[in-house]
Amino acid sequence: MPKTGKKTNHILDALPEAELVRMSGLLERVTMTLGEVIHETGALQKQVFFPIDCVVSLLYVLEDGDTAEVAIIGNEGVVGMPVITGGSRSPHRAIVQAAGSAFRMSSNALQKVFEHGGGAQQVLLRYSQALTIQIGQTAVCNRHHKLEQQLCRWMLMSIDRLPNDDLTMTQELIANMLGVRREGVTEAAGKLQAAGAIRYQRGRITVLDRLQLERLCCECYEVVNTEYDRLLPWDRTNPLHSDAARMPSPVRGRPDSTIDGIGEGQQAVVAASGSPLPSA
Amino acid sequence: MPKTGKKTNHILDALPEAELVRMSGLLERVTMTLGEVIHETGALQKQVFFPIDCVVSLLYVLEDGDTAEVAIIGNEGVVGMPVITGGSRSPHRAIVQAAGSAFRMSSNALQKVFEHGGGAQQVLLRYSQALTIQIGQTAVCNRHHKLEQQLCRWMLMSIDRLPNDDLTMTQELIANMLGVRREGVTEAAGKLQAAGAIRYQRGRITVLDRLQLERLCCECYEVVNTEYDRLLPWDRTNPLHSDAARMPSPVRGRPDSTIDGIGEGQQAVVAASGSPLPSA
DNA sequence: TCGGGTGTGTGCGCCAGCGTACATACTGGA
DNA sequence: TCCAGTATGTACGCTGGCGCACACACCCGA
Repeated sequence: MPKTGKKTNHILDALPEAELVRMSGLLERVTMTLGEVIHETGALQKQVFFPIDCVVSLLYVLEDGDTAEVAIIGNEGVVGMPVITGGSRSPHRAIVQAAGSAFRMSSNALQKVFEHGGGAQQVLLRYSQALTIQIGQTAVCNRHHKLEQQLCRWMLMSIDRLPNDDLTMTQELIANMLGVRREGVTEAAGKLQAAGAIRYQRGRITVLDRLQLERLCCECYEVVNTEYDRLLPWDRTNPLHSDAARMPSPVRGRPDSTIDGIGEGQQAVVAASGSPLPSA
Repeated sequence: MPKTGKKTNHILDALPEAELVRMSGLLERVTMTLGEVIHETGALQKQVFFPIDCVVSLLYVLEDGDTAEVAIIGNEGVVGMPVITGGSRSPHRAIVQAAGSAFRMSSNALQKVFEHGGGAQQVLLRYSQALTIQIGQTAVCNRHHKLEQQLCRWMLMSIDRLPNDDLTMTQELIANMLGVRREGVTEAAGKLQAAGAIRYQRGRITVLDRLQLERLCCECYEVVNTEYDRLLPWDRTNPLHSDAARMPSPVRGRPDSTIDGIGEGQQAVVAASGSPLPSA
């Protein structure tokens, strides 16, 4: 779970310094605009993305045009796992669900990093499992839980990956993500607003009471978070990413850390051979 | 997709011979009994399994006891991917859904095989992606498709992994897998039987008209199959595993081949290390 | 042969979510 | 300032699947 480190990418942060240095020259910071399609269904994924403060959804588009989100990826992960696992394509469309920025890297470069083995490989594999678990939980949630619960889960997962508690997102788009009717979202969101958990106005949703959302939410949210914590614990143990007591309502914001610097343009990292890298 | 090679495990078959030889001494053939729990939720997975003619389901058990299958694994895959990706645990229960046999291997051994890199690593990674896609499609299917369609998909996926068109499986168990009511399965299965697609009697289902099932099925089945073909094409390209024209209704049975030999009793491969034989 | 366990058939009322249609309300330009 | 586009609210009937209750059918063992 991406409950901390809201400024950089956790995968990059978790890499051993030597590997990060090797990679840094290959990373390019890019802007991700809302609605942008990063990887089209079935297309060759020539580049991969490490979100910093944006959120990307993996969406499956049915033959009849209906859609369903299978996973959310933010600064806890990387968009483009198929590049590593070998297929370099996937039936999922990767689309920017919340604008922001990310590091971009060529797929070839990532493949080399992975094949080099070591810590980077391990982190990527672990993330792969976490992502798979998230997808599995989406399946479970779709089967068993009510729209309102799913909406809570979805909003929580989204703001967990964003620097604040605002979502720039119409109910129509949320409905596409969840694979439900827009009216259904309106109704569920209306209830949540009436309860004081959220507030929204024309394409902008603000989470007011995170605890309440967590209460109204199904177990799926927690299951996935637990798995991310277990598999990618660095953000919990790393003192730079302090959030010892982040549950249930994580503390936002924390002092800049050196690695954050790479956000500004890799120079920092390149230059950072001697930087105090986290990644225990 | 496991539409051929109904006698051995595809992952093992796909390995370069040298690696297979290296692994062979570590493989033990075991019997898998119906209902057996291979890996419990959250438990350390000390061993992995390469199904030969059994089927294993990955099941998520909710807090309230409800269940939902997230994936089916047969002779096209391996049960225990978390061992490779690093967690060695998963929130999914692995349970034998159709009795048969499998090759068992210690997790440590599989880790070593993977870390050694090369062909085995590649095959395992590709399988990992195929499995993830399958799980994602389960999510999509749960969201958008009718019970009857899901039942068709489930039966097709099951018999694809079995040596014949019979399923020893009560409607109650199917309901658990799909995460629906038993009565719902009764009704859907009744329709399919009336249509002549299947026949069933007390815990035994026989697929009579595979094409009809495929017609009544949703796109999810095909999507997953296509992905398996793409990622693990060996069974299509490898002349030893001829099935050029297997769609839509795969031809069952084919001549023994050298690689298949390990399926029969690994003598070919394992004899070297003084192998134990089938426990069946 | 009988009885009990197990698997299947069926019929209710219920409800969440769907499809549709339309009514507002907000917002950013011309 | 007004308009058009977009976002949201609401209503109504429909349907699929749920929860429950119970009847029947089959199988196996005492």
